[in-house]
Amino acid sequence: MSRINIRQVAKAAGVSTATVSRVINGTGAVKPETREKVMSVVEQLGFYPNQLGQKLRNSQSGMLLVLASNIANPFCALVICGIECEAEKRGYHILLCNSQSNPHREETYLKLLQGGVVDGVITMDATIRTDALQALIGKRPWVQCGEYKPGVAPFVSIDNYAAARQAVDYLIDSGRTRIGMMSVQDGYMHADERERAYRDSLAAAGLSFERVVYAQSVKSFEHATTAYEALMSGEEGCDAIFAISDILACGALNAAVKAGKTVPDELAIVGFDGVPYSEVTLPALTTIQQPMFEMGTHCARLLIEQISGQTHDNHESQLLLPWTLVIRGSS
Amino acid sequence: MSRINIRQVAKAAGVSTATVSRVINGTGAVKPETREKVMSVVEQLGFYPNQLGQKLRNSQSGMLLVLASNIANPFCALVICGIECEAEKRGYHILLCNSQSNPHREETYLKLLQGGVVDGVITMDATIRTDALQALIGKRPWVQCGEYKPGVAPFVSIDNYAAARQAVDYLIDSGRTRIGMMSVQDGYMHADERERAYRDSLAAAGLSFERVVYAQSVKSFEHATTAYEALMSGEEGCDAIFAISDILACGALNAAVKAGKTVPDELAIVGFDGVPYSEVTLPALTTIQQPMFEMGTHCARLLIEQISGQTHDNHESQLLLPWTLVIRGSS
DNA sequence: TTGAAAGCGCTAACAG
DNA sequence: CTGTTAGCGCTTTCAA
Repeated sequence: MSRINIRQVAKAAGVSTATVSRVINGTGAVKPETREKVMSVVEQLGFYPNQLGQKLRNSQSGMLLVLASNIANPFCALVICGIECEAEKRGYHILLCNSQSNPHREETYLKLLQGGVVDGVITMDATIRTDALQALIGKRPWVQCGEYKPGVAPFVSIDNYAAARQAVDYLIDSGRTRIGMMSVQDGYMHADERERAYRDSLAAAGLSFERVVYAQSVKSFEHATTAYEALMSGEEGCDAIFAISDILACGALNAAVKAGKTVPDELAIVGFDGVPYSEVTLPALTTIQQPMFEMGTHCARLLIEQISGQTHDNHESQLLLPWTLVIRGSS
Repeated sequence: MSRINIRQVAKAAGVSTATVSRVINGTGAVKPETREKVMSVVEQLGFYPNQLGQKLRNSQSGMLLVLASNIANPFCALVICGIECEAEKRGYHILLCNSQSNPHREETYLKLLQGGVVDGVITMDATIRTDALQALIGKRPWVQCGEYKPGVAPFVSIDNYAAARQAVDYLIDSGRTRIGMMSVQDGYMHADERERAYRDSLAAAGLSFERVVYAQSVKSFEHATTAYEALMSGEEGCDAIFAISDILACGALNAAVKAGKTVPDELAIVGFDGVPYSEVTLPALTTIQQPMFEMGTHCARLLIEQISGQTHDNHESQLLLPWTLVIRGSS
């Protein structure tokens, strides 16, 4: 079934391709009878305009690239929902690169940006270093989501430092004195910021117990168990754990209960992100709730505005959205 | 920064566009010196071939559409990982439609298929009814994943009936006599099959207690709580729950523990899917483990083969993959 | 209101 | 080994 094209339609309708184009796009004036005729032929032949042709001609693809390291991470997934929602409203579609920490894969997707297949890109925690990313993206429309570097492109995130301070301060205020932190060591700004906040909070409170353990990966719960053990080792284990993500917090919670600890009495646990299943662990996780969906919609909006040539002041294009400390049973 | 095109490169290098094309694609023979020269100009001018032009010319987009109702569902996410992995190996990219049960959104994405922007489609639990789907997709390359209708297109799934029978039979064999089922009522074949298996297993064992409750949505844990209460209501509540998904099972587990039930002693819970967090609930969930990643790779492979014009016998294109009953603490 | 023709950026057949 | 030319399917001046 070789595709049928606009010329065949034109021929069958006894008009020119220009007229067919005008009819299917509703541009320009066409005599009602002619329109009728064309429409009926379109119907009859089952004609669908080739969008590659259209896009090429209009040099506008109507597609947004989303670079995420791991779509199975509910944080990413929810941001993407927001992106997709806003994109749809504005007539855009989403090309998803689920890189799985595979920089090569990210590169091949970015070639689509260079090649004009997508009009712009939203990066979530990309695995390529920001400067390499910058080189690949160049001056093309770009919005950073969550993980960002100021100055290189607009971004939407939260104030990681302040949020983490709030979380740790809350633990301190609840009387915890041996607060450990479970993080990852992947060079992410957000991880560094949260760790800095952790240290600053302890220092501000004059607490001497300070212990940061890096889980080998966010993905696996086993790694969280290993990290948990490291945190509880030695003469004095922690009486509270601040985890850099709900996934890790969830792993820690699991390990703790298995090890016979009572949560929150013997050990408090606080997560980060506010993904759906943080509500359903037993006990439910205290966590920093990020506005994931809104982050997505803002990203899409900023990106599309950028594509349309709109310029923004910094305060419009560098968004730090509000978060909430949600207190639940784990603390 | 107006894009620079192949003609400008050709001109600057003092060759024809054909030669530039040959150089950048590595097709045809080009004298080394000429190649050098062209390459250096390409470098210098920062030329990236317009892929819209390429794709149009080659009438091949190299893109696969994935229709998923909810990417935040880890089952979907993991299948997509598999799809992406195989697609990458074969030089394809993924266009993701995260429909959120919005049929209109699915339609706009399917227009991209009709319009040649993508070469084929993989549907996971699409929200459009299969026949409408069929009308929109027509004879274009299509593979169904998980949820399928035999005959309309190749599919990759598991034997839902047999798997569910195994799960329920297992509960029966463990001595449970009041087994309830938590399902959803969205007209999905997989839900119907699992429910049919549930009823058949009970009948085969001569058990009279039969109770199916439909959660209003898979998405929300609250709905699982409501469904849980319905299952436990009346004089005799269940002593086991077979849930149609791990998400629901997780919600049931949570509700049960909150209600003071001990799991698995007083109440056994079995889920379905085998998503990562089924390992980390307390107790961990017994579940039917679907080979999600492999389902994804098979889908991508079949689709790409179909696109390349390869034909399959039914036994090659109607794949029911093996599953496993993973027994954990919840039963 | 309509058609002819040019061109979006690219590749491939053909000739040289 | 390289250039000329035609054309992928579409839209949009420009004329009529």
